[in-house]
Amino acid sequence: MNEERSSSTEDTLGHQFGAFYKIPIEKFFQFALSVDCVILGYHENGLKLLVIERGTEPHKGKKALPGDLVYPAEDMELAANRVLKDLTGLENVYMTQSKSYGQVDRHPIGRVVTVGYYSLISVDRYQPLASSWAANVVWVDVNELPLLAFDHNQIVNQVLATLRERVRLQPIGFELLPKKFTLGQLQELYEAILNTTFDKANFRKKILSMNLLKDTKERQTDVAHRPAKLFSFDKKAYESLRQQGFSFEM
Amino acid sequence: MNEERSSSTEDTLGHQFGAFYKIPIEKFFQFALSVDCVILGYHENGLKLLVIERGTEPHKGKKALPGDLVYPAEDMELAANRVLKDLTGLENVYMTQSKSYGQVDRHPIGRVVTVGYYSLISVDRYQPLASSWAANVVWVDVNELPLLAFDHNQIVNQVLATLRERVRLQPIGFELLPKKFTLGQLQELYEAILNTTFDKANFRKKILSMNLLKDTKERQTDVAHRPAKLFSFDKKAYESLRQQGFSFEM
DNA sequence: TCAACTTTTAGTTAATTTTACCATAACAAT
DNA sequence: ATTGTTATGGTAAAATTAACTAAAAGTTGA
Repeated sequence: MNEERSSSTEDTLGHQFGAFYKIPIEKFFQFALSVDCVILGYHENGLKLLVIERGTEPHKGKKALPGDLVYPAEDMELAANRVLKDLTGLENVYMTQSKSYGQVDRHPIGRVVTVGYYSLISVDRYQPLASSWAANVVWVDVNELPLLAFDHNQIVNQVLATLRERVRLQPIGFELLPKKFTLGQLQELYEAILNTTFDKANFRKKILSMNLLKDTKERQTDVAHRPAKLFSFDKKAYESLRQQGFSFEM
Repeated sequence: MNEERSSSTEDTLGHQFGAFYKIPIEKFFQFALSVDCVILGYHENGLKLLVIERGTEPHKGKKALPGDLVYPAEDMELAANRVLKDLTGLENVYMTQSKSYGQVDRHPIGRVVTVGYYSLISVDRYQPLASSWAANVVWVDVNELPLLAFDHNQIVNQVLATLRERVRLQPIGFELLPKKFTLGQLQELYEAILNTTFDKANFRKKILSMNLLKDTKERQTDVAHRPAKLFSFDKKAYESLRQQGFSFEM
């Protein structure tokens, strides 16, 4: 399509949208926009990705991120929430924008640019399978990702890379755990995301010394050994500490 | 425009692009895409942003990021480079994608979604003012940003936030310096970006102990005091160290 | 009720890194 | 030669991290 492009340079001198000079403005409004949601959860000692099975071409039958086209007068964040709800039943999920993907040939129906959104959710708060009427919504382990539709593997990998960076400098790991959790669970989570191991005693000392955890005075139940204390993340404490210059680091 | 939207849910069950059922596909291809470039440089002890002065409405006369519409068959990265060259004369700048901005009313001519791109450049390698024929290309201090056109302030602030995170975990600060630099310059740069101060002796020890700098055996000239050694960033050393598990941290 | 077992939790010490300084060296300018 | 300024090398205290030991607290099953 680039044959339409103005090849001389003078006509765009110092202007945005300088291409108006040669090409009717309508020619530029030929893009579609979509959103794709990367929803990560943590179960059974592993990080999991929520995917749907596509029922239509292209890529029919393949697993894919929940995603769809954005309406021309719809804001992107709202679209992401609408699409996620329609496809998985999940509601009120706070998502963060990731990167955009605009390869010219990424979609056969035309120029579709997609914007990635991601969220970390606690499985006990969201039960997509139960509340959703959508077909084939499943969790897959991020370490055993199948070949996904479109460029969705790329989107997921970008989110995972961002997550591994962010999780070290911001206390976002807690979003993956239930409201009440043990230090052991927290440690397993960090070990899973960062793919390392920590000394148990030192991990507990470090995290407790940050004063970010509230002791719920409750304990684990249904375990065949001494039950661990249950803690919860103290968001208010974190906010006030952060204002005093404290910076989380893992 | 959302009155066109299907309000029932059954028709999108389990499908991407399920909205096809009710709305003709053409209705979705009404977006335009643009790119906006956040070019950061470092001079006179400060971080500077490259802006142009808009010659056309909307926002005529205001300072703005170099940016323009993407052609329907043009890849986004190429568009970013084309636009940057057309508006500022800068060529071969490797840019990284930042976030996208799609507020419905952000542009009066229609639904224009813009993708931010950014790059850190060394001022001695690029002289946009000299090589560019574009009108009014200027550097402004990021700490004294004027009110920019559109949502460009938001775009810049997002890039700065990303930069401040990335610069601590990746050796990208060097991209802002000339090929050969003194440890003093490097320290000033980090202090400017992170808005702190470091102990001079400790800073030099820390950075040298990383073995990322090559001693060029040259020294500063034209200074009214003992000239400092000139170093250069050893990219190969960094790559091989990184593979051995080394992780940069500032 | 009691031993066996498992995991939590507390504590101790050595090693390492960070931080705060001090002293001197090297060069330019006068 | 003297003065001023910055680079550079060094040292010691403080703080943090890492490795390890051991006790405590619960469950389970005999």
